[in-house]
Amino acid sequence: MANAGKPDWSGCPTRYAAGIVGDKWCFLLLRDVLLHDKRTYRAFLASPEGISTNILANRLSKLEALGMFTREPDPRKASSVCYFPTQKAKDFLPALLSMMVWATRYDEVTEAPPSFAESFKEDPDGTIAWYEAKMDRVDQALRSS
Amino acid sequence: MANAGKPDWSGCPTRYAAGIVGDKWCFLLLRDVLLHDKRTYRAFLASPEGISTNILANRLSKLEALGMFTREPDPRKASSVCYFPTQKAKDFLPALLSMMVWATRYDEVTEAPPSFAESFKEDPDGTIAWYEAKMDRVDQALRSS
DNA sequence: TAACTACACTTGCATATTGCAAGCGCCTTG
DNA sequence: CAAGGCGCTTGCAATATGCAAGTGTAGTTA
Repeated sequence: MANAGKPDWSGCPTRYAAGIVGDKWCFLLLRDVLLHDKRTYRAFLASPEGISTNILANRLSKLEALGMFTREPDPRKASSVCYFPTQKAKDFLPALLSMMVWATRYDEVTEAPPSFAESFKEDPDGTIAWYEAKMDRVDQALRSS
Repeated sequence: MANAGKPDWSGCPTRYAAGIVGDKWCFLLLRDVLLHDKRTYRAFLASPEGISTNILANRLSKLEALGMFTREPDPRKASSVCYFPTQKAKDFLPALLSMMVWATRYDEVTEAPPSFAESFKEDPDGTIAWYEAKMDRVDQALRSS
């Protein structure tokens, strides 16, 4: 695996973050959960980057082990499964948005509208709160269905 | 290689960031340059995570190709080499600090003092400026020696 | 000036991780 | 009770990594 799950990658904050987010698939799964409201295996699998199913299974259990996701039965269909972000994952949102601002600036063919970076710069807390509220709505709706 | 260097990993800001920082070694090299004032091959090699020399060479050229680092002769010894951060790399600092705040919160054995997260939260721009100024001092001193 | 050293990589090779395609067991649905 | 969807698991070839050793080029020393 992409090592760095736990042992001795603690201590230094950057190294700790690198141990989780320094893997493109974990990084993208975090995006899917925090920004794109994806909660199921199928949904993750359908992301345009094309993760393969063995890697997806591996990363989902890694993220669960790291306390980023919880694995729960799907309220809509008991045979199915949902992955929900924990508080630890939700708290990663500001860092994710910061990286998106940076990427928006340097990716020549970015699909992000300029308004995104502007609104984050003008009111970071408000932007974060907006995404958090959206996430909470999604999760509450899903859980109580 | 960890793929995702350029082709079709543009567009989505998260994917663009994942293509660069979604690799633990690139991530840690960025830390070494932005935070720990490292500028030489030897210095990178000496980081406690123990990158191997072929991977280091590979990532340095990747980061150079991505416009994050510039490769220049060492002013102190012409036969030696320095890697300097570009503006693109320097602009990644806010995102890096955000991730460190997150890591500091969730890594049970973090070595970062609580004051770090606090000062960033109280005055993010000031904290960023402080690290930028430090970097600029380092680079200016090195370049004019 | 010939040997020595430091530096920035390369190379070879064993091992680990990935990507792809197929398969499996468990519901649910018709 | 046959068919299909879902969440994985398995096998295998291709790729990337880690480790140790080697290479080429400048300076430095004797």
